[in-house]
Amino acid sequence: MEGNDVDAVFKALSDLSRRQLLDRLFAQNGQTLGELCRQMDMTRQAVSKHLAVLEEARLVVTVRRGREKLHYLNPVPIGEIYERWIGKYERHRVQALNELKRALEEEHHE
Amino acid sequence: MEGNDVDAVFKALSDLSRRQLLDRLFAQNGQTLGELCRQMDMTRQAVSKHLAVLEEARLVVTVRRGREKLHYLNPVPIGEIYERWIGKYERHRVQALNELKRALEEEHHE
DNA sequence: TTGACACGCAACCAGATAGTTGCCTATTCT
DNA sequence: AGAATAGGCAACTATCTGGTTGCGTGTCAA
Repeated sequence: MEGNDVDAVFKALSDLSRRQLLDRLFAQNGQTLGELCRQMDMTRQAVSKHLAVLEEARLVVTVRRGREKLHYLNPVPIGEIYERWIGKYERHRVQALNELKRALEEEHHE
Repeated sequence: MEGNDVDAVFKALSDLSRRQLLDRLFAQNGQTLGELCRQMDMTRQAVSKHLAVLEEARLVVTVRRGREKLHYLNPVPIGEIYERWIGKYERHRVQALNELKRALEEEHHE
C-alpha cells in the first residue's frame, strides 16, 4: 500500500499557492507569517491556513520566537514521495514509453 | 516560474483513487475502462471521470480499439515533476535539514 | 500601562470536486 | 436483426476547499 501520510503531502502540493510558499521558503528559510504574507496577494488568514496545511503534511516545521512564528522547510516528506512513489515510476520510464509507443503505432496502421 | 501544466499533474496526483488507477496500470499497462472498474469499488462513470483527469494531465494516454478504450501510462509528466520540482528540493535536502535542526535546537535551550 | 504588532480562532460564502443515477451510442456476437 | 457489451454524456447532490471578514489573545516597546 501507500505510506500513511503520502496523501496529505500530495494534497498539500496540489495547490499553487502552497507550492509558492514552499518556493519562498526555499529562497529564504525561516520566514515569519508576516514576511510570507507580504509576498502572497491574499489575506494573512488565507496564508496562515495554507501554512497549516503544509505543517499538517510536515512539509513545513515552525518555531515560535516571542510573538513571531518562524517557518522552515522540512525536506523529509518530499524525499519520501520521491523514494516510495515517483522513483517507482521513474525506474520503469523507458519500458512504459516503449509500451506506449507500440500501442500508438499499432493504432495508426491498424 | 513553474512549468505550465505542472498544476494539472499535481492536482491529478492529489487524489488517492487516481493514484490507485496509476498503480493498476503500473501493474498491468493497457487496461480497458471495464477492467479498471472491476478493481475500483465505485461506479464506472466515476472511474471514467478520474481517468479523464489523468488523461487531461497526460499521465495516461488512451487508444481506442473497437468499442474498447485501452489506457497506457505516460511516464513523461512524472519525470518532469521530478526534474523541475522535486529534484530542486532534493538537491538541498541536507542543507534544509541542518537549518531545521539548528532552529529547533536554538529554541530548546533558549 | 497603553498602544502597536504578530498571530490565532470562528463563522461564513462561492466555487470546485467526487460521487451518484439515468439514458444514449457504438461495436461485437449469435 | 437483435441482444449483449463497452463506453459516453448530462444532470444532480453532498462535501471539500480556498478565500473572506471580524474579533480575540499574547508579546514587545515607549
